[in-house]
Amino acid sequence: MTDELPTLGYALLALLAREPHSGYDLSGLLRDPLGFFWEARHSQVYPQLRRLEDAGLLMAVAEPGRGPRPTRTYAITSAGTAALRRWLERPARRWGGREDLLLKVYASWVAELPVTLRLVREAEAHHAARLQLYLERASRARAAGLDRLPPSDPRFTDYAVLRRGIGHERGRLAWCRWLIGRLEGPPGGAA
Amino acid sequence: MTDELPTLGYALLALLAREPHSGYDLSGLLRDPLGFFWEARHSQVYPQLRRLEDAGLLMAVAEPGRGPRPTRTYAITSAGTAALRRWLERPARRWGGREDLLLKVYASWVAELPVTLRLVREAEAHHAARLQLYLERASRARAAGLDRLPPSDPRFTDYAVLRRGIGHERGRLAWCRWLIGRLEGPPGGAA
DNA sequence: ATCTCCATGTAACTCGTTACATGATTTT
DNA sequence: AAAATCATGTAACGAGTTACATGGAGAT
Repeated sequence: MTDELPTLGYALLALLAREPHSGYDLSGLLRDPLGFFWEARHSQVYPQLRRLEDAGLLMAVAEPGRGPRPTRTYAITSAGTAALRRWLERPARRWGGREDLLLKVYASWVAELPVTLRLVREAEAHHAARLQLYLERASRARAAGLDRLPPSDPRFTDYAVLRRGIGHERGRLAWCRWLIGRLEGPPGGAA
Repeated sequence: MTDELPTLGYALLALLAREPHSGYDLSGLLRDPLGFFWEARHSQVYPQLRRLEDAGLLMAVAEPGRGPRPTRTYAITSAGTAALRRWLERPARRWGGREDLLLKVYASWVAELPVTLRLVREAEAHHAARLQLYLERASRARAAGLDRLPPSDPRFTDYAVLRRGIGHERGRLAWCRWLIGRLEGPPGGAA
């Protein structure tokens, strides 16, 4: 039994380890709480759920749904949880990532200054908005005491990744602001 | 003339806007300075270079190479630079990113504590090493005065993205250490 | 009447990875 | 002698995006 699912498979298992969901729900969760660190479209989700079911890692119950097709609610099986645990024992591979903004800044010396400024200001606004959102969630989480929960509680790991989100946005924002400052130029001269 | 190259195309143009390179060189550059924010393998690079050449964005000179095939050295054309500039005018799209480690931490409540600890400690070591590397490069860059160069100098944008690299690694490292602290548990109790 | 949301799926395509292939030179 | 590095490419596959398709319910 070779594990080796695509990472999306583990993302779905991770969501379903918490509670059962339909494919539609899972697609939404891959936008909102997971979207920050793992995205996927529904066209990728539905077939993957079928494959996980075929592999015995999920079970589905179909009920007459609201769309033209029945709604299939998926739940993780013990084999699914075991596969998730084995995946956690393998080291995380750091995907170098593909960062559009960084690449653009790297190339930006060929552009006119206002073009670069607009680019970075847009990014700044975006990160500021995200940071705001995450900060609100984190303060609600702390108010509910989720930060004091043990690491075996899923709400603690929610909080842990949210905290990383905050760090990420703060770092990005600080960098955008530093860069904007440099692009606007030292007001008094080159010093 | 619809632009719309794959982003890899712009990454190659960005590198060649600085100076001409062979496909092999470019593959190396996509590991080292660019690898931090844009990765690609040589099997992706060679065909893409051909396509850029066919589109008139690059010119190639073939010379009898050291391998079985001639070495093709590519240089950007004015159409290539123009395409790069147009790309910079379009807003950067923020790719939610796919972060293996974050996903694993999100799922880690199902695992035994030592498994999670090992995972995060490995990540910590990796980020510490990267940070070290970036810090050394940045201090060399500052010693050479690259941080004071105008934004129209490619060495300034080198420095700018390096600075983001440092911020990124620092943020990651701080988070790993916070998480390790929480996983090891408050030594005196739950307070 | 039309639009959006709920809800599921498929098809066509592009992007990216791994593995295969070749062969000279340099290092261990 | 074996391995790594230089240097180019192709083939097969897997991952991911966009567009297509269907149809009910509720809102404008």
